[in-house]
Amino acid sequence: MAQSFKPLKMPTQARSRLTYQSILEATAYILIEDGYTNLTTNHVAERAGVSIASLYQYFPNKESLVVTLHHEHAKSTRAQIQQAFVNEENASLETLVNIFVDAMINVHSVEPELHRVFQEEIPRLLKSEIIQEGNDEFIAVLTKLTQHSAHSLEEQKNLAWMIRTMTHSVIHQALMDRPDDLVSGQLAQELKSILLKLL
Amino acid sequence: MAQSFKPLKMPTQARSRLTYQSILEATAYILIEDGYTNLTTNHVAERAGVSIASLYQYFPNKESLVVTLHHEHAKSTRAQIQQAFVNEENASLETLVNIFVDAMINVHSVEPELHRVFQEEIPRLLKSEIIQEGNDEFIAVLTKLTQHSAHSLEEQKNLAWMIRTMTHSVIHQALMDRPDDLVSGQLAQELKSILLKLL
Amino acid sequence: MAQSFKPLKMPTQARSRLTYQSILEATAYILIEDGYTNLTTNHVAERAGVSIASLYQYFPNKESLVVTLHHEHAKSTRAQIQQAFVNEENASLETLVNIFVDAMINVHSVEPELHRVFQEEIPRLLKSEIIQEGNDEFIAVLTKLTQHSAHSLEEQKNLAWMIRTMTHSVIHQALMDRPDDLVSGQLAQELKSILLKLL
Amino acid sequence: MAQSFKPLKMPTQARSRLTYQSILEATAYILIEDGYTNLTTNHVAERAGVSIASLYQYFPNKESLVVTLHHEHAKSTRAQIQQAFVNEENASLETLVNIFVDAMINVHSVEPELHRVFQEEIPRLLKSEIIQEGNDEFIAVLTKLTQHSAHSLEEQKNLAWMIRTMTHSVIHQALMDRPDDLVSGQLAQELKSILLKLL
DNA sequence: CATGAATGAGGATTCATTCAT
DNA sequence: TATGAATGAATCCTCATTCAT
Repeated sequence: MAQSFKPLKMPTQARSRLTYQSILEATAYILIEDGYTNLTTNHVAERAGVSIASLYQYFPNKESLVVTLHHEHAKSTRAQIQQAFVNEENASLETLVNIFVDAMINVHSVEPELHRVFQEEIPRLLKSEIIQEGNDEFIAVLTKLTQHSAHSLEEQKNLAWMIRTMTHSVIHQALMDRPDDLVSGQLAQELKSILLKLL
Repeated sequence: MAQSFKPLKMPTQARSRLTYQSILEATAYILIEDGYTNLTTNHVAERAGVSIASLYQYFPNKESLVVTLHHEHAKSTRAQIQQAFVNEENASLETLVNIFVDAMINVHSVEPELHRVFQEEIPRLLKSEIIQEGNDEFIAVLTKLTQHSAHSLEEQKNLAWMIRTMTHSVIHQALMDRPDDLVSGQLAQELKSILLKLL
Repeated sequence: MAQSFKPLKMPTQARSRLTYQSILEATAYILIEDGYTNLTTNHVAERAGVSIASLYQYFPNKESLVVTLHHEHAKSTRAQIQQAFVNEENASLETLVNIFVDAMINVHSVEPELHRVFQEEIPRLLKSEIIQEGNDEFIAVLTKLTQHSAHSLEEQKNLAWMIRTMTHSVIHQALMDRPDDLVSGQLAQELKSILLKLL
Repeated sequence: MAQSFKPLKMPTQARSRLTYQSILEATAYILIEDGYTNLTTNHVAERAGVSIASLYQYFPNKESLVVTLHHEHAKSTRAQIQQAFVNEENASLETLVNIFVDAMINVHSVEPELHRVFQEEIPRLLKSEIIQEGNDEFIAVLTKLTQHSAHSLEEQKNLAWMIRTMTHSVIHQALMDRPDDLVSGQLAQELKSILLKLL
């Protein structure tokens, strides 16, 4: 139980970089297609077109595959969100909410299934690690929204937490229950309206 | 994959009933303790104090264990919620919201881990259509809340969906991030205030 | 590294007893034929005519196979030696030496290869466990020989240790270098003569 | 199984020699630390600080590592023993015995674990005929001791065999059971006394 | 010479499930 | 009805060894 989930070595040569990436891609594919329960290292290796031994040259165990994939995925997700707020320091509350909701939905429209798997199938695995790291950073972004309301700092943090939790779950659930409304913008509309009421 | 998840036979005799129940309880225990990934039929049988062969006399396969457990769990959950609204037909919006939030939190304060497992670890498994059954029924309850707002029927349904999704996820997330606030009532307070703003 | 090597369950029914025994026999066979390095659980199971899963129902891991086999082997070996001394309480030194050497050689003439494997290929494995247990008991038998010499108790113990070590190694080495002399009794002769000189 | 165990090429250049030696040293280290069962070529290469491919440039396979190491080790051991007898042609029996026992103990006090591994863990591997080479030579040294006794040549050889076997095993066993007595000289005392009685 | 990368065969172990009593 | 016993397929992972640069 005291194993590291970090990748064994960062590949340097071009050839190995490719191997490394194809393994992660295969992991994502199978995770989406078959779910974590049915993810096997042999299957991943086969799909990646590499030998099982190669897989283990870069990842110490099955779980590290998923943890690493999530790590990279979360990093790029966070970057996307923050990017959306660049040069919007002085925007109005309404603008900020619009940016936030759109960014969140955009983020989840790329590989939505992967988001779903991470949130719905393997929190136990991902929670046990350093994974929480990006959370505070994320909430910081949200504070941009809550500071417009004249609440105490404690209240602001709680409100930010609420908004993050709600927005996240609404989008995820919509991916399953209301996919059309997601695409049409209807859901974005509702979300924005709701968030504005809260702020 | 074309198998039925229904229990093989509803046991009628007393001893059978006990065996049946102890198997489901063992399933819940292990699900909570070790997660679905580590749930094995042998382990369940052992914990239930019955032979593995007995387990298969009542459940056709591993998945049926979890599906059945969820089925019963969801049924009792729904009953609890509906029970809370009995004789509250003419209550004010505020009262209804209070009842709803309190009921939802109460429901999740019993075996919160089990709720978590069902929502976060095995949605893929539970998505087998039959399972959704209770959902509409659940939204019906919520309509009690939304009908106070003067929206169209479509809007009402969407709003109900939003509220259910948000409330659910907020409580679940709070179980992990803000357990103290859940117990103290702080979270209930916030939730109620938010819902009122939305209605 | 903190695993138990004890068999998982002592079989009770007749059928399983047979399975259990055939697994141990297969272990002995392969140990002799291929050595510990080439002993695989799959190979053992196959040779025993049982499925690999059955093997793991009785033995928690590969090493427990060997440890258990050695345990039983050592027990019967000790019993044989002690048996030889029954009713010889008042025998002369020469008689005792004769009995001892003959018993030791007899013991090693049954499955000599198995003795060899235990001593030459897996002491690291066997030493890490409770295995040393029978040793004191064994030395006790030897004290019957050394008490005839008028040494101090400490010296007696050391002498007993010497004799055990020497006798053991001579027989083992003879199994490899001088098998004919073992069968002909020539080696027994030499050993007896040597031991008498020492006592 | 029909492979050669000889090293692929005796390296002549300085750097090669170093690589070659460091591989053998790593082999010894791991053999002592982890045992033959846990010796892997990758591990050896890593510890030696060379690539696995380099290892295979000097050694055709895993076994050749151990066989070569043993070969060199045995050679130096024999040399040490013989060295001890230089200029002692006319010494008394007692002196010869003293020299012999001291030399044997000295030899085993350097890297005693390595001796142990060779004798106790991999005799099957080392039995590949070539290995026995030094044995006769070794017995020749012993004949210096036995020729003092007025036995037939056959008897002399047998006695030499006995002495070698016993001395060897006593020292090895003492390394495990009576390490203090080895250091203090107590064991040397006992051994010398015993050998004198036999000669 | 040296090495980073790659691999296929195999090995220990688990698990859902069936069988025979 | 209940259960001890048995199993084969699959799973994670390792290792000796080869390849390409």
